[in-house]
Amino acid sequence: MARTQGSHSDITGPRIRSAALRLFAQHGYAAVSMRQIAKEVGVQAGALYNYTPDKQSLLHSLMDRHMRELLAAWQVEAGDGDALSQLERFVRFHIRFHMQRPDAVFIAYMELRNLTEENFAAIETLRRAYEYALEAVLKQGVASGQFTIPDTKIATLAVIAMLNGVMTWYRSGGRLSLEEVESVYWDMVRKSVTA
Amino acid sequence: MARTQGSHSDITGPRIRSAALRLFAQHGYAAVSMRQIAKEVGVQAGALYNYTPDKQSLLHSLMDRHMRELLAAWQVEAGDGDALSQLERFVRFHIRFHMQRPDAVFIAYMELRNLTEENFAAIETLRRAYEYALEAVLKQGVASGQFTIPDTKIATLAVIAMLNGVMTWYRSGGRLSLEEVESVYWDMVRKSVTA
DNA sequence: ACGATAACTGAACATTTGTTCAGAAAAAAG
DNA sequence: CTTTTTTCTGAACAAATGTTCAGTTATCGT
Repeated sequence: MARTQGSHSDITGPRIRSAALRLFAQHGYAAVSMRQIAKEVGVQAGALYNYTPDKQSLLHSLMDRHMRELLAAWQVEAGDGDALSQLERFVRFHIRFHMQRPDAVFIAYMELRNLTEENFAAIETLRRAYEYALEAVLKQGVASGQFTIPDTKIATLAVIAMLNGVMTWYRSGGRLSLEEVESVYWDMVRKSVTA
Repeated sequence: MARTQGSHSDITGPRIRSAALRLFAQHGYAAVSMRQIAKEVGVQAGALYNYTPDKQSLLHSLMDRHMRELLAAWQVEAGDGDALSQLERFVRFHIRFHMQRPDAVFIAYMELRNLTEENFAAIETLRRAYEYALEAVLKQGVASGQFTIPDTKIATLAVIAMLNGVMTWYRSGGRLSLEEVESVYWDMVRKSVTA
């Protein structure tokens, strides 16, 4: 009978993914070789090809999973309420979620240019879906009169860019707790979209 | 007698720099070979080594020049006036300056990890100097009571991150003129730092 | 214990990499 | 024109690249 599952594959597989994630984030996709990844896992380079058809697919797979987890997590977090409280929830969620996966975040927007055309398009679709989740909140706030925004598309991108900035400098154990950082950013975002 | 200058070096040199800039921005430092750069210039790979001791120095040199031009340009643009008008000048300057050099901007913060330790430290110093130019304005505004900011360091980084977001989506000839984009961002920044 | 299959090794492959260098070509200086 | 110096070629180098695959090893179901 066919084996239902391999003996090590459910261990080696994730280890490969996490090694690749770390290395891609640290040195960049193009600068990391399959042999480096393999070494980190404690395996020969050839063994990687039991888990990915090629290097490109490995990158795409990492980005794809990250984006899907992001969307799913927001789906869970998003609730009802007025635009202001929804925006606050988004801001705090975004910072918290992304701070938990700095490597995946880094890759997901630094390595876009290393994707093939088709893979790029696929990731881009997911990214836009996430952006639209925020834009929907902003639009709702404009409709209800709670927000004053000249252009919701620009505001969406501006807010996300601002929040993403946290990742470039925040290190846990620093001067501020994550909770405090969330509040500071929420304060700035709130003011920037209200009159 | 020693020649004062080479005959072609003042042509080939800049061409190498601009080809490298374009290619690094498009595909990433690690993904671009010296032969690709040479081909773009119409020269053999070996010839590049008359203009740079190695690939790493070429990258560092591009980033270094960009940062110095940025600082110099702001030095010229920065004037006196109250904090609010200085902040507006900064916002508009930042957007305008960076939109004129998308490739250099891209490289300057995407390829940091591909610098050697020493080169990284050097660029980092310049970047911090620029950040401090903005922070000085924010501090002045807090002192004068014009701004309400819980933490000027975070606000500095948040504002710059927000402004940098423009580069990821704005394309000239789009829906909005650069002037309009400047105004939208200035509006958001102004509100985010005032009460 | 035995046979089947999954997981991995280790070597090989064709390319490509950054860099060097002797010598040719070109241009300026005298 | 002749000499000197700059600029570039073209080939060469060792090392590293992604990927393949026949064969070994380990683990499972029976």
